[in-house]
Order: sequence, then structure tokens, then C-alpha cells
Amino acid sequence: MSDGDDVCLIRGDQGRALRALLDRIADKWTLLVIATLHDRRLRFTELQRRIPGVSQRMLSRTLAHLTRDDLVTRTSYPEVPPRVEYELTPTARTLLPHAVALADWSRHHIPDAE
Amino acid sequence: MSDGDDVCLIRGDQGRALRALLDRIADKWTLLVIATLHDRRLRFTELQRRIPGVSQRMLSRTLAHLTRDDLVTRTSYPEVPPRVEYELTPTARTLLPHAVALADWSRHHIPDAE
DNA sequence: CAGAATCCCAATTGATACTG
DNA sequence: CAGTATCAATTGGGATTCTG
Repeated sequence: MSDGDDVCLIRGDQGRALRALLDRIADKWTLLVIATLHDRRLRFTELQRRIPGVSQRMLSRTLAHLTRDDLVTRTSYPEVPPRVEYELTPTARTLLPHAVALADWSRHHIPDAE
Repeated sequence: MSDGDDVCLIRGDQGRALRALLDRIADKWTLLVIATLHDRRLRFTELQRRIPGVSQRMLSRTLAHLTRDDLVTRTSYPEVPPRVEYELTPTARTLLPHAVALADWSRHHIPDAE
């Protein structure tokens, strides 16, 4: 907790890791998708309905990236009409507390963020 | 710590706060500037030397935003040649542990982030 | 030294239409 | 239903030039 904590967010592993994370989740929709899936599996259309403003294209891309990064699992059922369900991976769930902590920090320290 | 923690990162204050924060710090240079200033006040040119690849334009813009958001203080000394020093505000310092925590999470959960 | 102004390119996002 | 394809609009960022 001391002020002297060594912060090595430049040039080191920490810096690259943080950049890799932000590159994956800091865009316009990713965190919204993760948050929307936090307590339930959802189908494509349900996700789109719960996330106001997202286009099919962006939701599709976001889910593809999340699936590739192993933060979301995609389950396709061989039915007609097709049904596909998305769900957070355990890995993604461990990220949620950090997101909440950051949101909390923001509400306390950034004006108009409340 | 339970799985049932209420995560309200959608539509609520939390969601807007998190978005406001990411809009301010998730770009290419902001966190690098914050990290570079974590233990010392620095002048414009020193910052540019310590952050490889940053252009004058982007460093200038980034510092202006950080100053406006009260994460960095700008002190100008009336000398010739001019001297300007930048320093983290106490507010910005409280953000650093969160950044470190996220970097740590990333190193454990994102392949190639190490 | 510390920047502001200008121009240009690349990447991100959105709107719309179409398909298995 | 769950996407993909295409194109237009917007934004982020870099290179260069100029200035108090």
C-alpha cells in the first residue's frame, strides 16, 4: 500500500500485458457484451436486444474476438431455425471484479462519470 | 467473493463510469505517460525521450487531456528558454494499483501477453 | 524548449443489403 | 435465427512545418 510500490508499466512485461488487455476489451462494445453475459447464457438476438445501439456487424465481430480470446464460449445447436448460445468462460469471470473496481474508481474520481 | 456478486456494468452508473474512464485512458499513449510520470516530475522533452515512438503532436494532445481531466498538473516556469514540468496528481496515483492489477491479470490469462 | 497548425493515412464503426 | 458482404462516415494517429 506504500507509495514506493514499484510500478513498471513501461517497456516491461507489465506494460505489454496491459496493452494486450486494453487492445482486447477497451473498444466500444466488448465490455458491454461481457457485462451482459455475466449472469446468463444468451443467444445472438437476445444479446442484441439487451445492448442498445449495437449493430449486427459489431456484435458479430465482438463475439468472434471474444471467442478467439477464450473469454466467451460459442455453442451452436444443430436445429432449424439455428440456435447459438454465448457464455462467459471462467477466465472472463475473474475479470469482472476488476472491471467493477475500475468503475468504482471512475465514479469517485472522474467528474460526470457518476 | 461469491459468484452472485451483483455486476451492474450495463446501463447504470457503473457502466457509464467505466466507459468514461476507458475513453480517457485506453488510447495508445495515455497510460504510458502516466506510468512514465509515476515516480518523477518530467519536462516535455524528457517525456518524449522516455516514451519511444511518441510524436510531439500526440504527446502534446495526451498531456492536454490528462491536464484537463485533473490527472496531471502542468507547471510552467517563466524562463528563457521556457521550462514546463508535468506531474501526476494524487488522483492519478490512486489509479496506478488498479493498472498494475490489470496488467497482472493479463499476464496470467492472455496468451502472448507475457 | 514546448508547443500549435496543417495535411494525410489507416483503423474503427455504422448503415444497408443479402444468405445458409 | 445468426450471421456475412459491401460501402460510407468517422476517428485516431503520424509526418511535417511553423512559432512564442
